[in-house]
Amino acid sequence: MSSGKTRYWLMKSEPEAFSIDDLKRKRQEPWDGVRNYQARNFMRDEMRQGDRIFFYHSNCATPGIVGIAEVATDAYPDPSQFDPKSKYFDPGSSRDKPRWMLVDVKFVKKLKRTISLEELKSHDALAEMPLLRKGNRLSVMPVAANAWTYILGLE
DNA sequence: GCCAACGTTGGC
DNA sequence: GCCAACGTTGGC
Repeated sequence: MSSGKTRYWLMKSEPEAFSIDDLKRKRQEPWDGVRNYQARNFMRDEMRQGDRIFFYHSNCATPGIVGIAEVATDAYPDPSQFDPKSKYFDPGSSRDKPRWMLVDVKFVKKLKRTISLEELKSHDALAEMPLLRKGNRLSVMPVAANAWTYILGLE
């Protein structure tokens, strides 16, 4: 699984909490607050600097892909897990054995338009995307290279 | 705001 | 290790 090839990802964010415009303004941000082991494992074990990311807005009027970002760092411990004042504080974690890892994400561009979840669902070619699988709630997930190319073609 | 689908927790 | 209860996600 660790070839030198660029891989593709989709990362969800609620725009009220952190939107593609927020990332554009800040240029680069730690993707903190992920508290799901599968999502963590993708960041910790499989992401490489330079991997491309679809930035997805969830839990909003028109959920969908709104932009492109890039993995900017290797994985490192999510600082918010050590901060008792953070809502992401995890008393079960320690600096010696951090439970939660993250990567920094760098802004690349906004899409000209939102490619909505509804639109993605309408394409049979994308039916195998983890995003579209019933009941999937992962906030960080892989995107197959052919799906990445296909979706870019929709823009 | 509702609720289905999951993930996590904790009693046993 | 089972599983009910609970919490969260996220579309609608």
